[in-house]
Amino acid sequence: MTPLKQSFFSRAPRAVARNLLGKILVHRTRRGLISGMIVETESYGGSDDPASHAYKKITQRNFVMFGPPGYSYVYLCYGMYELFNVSTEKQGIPAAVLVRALEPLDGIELMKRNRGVKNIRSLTSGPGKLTQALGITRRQNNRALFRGDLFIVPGRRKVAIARSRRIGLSRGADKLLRFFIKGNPYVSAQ
DNA sequence: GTACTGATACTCT
DNA sequence: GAGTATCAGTACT
Repeated sequence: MTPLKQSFFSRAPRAVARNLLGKILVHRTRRGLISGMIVETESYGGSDDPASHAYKKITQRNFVMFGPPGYSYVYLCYGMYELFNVSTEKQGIPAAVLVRALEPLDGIELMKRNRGVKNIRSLTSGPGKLTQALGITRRQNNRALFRGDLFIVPGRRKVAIARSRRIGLSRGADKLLRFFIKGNPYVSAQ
């Protein structure tokens, strides 16, 4: 399978968020291949989105959101969890899609080892969990996802998409910018 | 089953 | 210094 091209990400974040559902996130690690199907995403914009890291201006942390599309934006949340995003929109327009949950496919034993849990359901059913399972850290920040060891490939063509408000926000939580595959057991919250 | 809590370190004001 | 795009464990019902 060949990775999605950069042009896939060069659109509005909510379009990318919808279209990422059913695609497969792959990390080629030294210990082996780890992958999962994307089942939950959230869209984040720029100065029109008070919940976005890019709401105010470019900083040392959020600069990837302002850069070209198709790059990984990984940052630390609550002091211990790394969250994985993909930059979207053309260079200069800040936007990103947060990947919130995966359905495990390849490398399940590696995921169990990385996570330190036995229950398969809790391997990748949350944004902090999936980065731990796939071995994604801030070292993978600002990596091109259309070439290299961390990439996304086409998966299922048709999925049943549901939407809701975004999770864990204190501002800008009113809009329906969270997308997930209806009924999938790995979605963090139905 | 749901509800609440503490852990944790980094970022920007 | 305040706030944070979370999670696992514990205590309840």
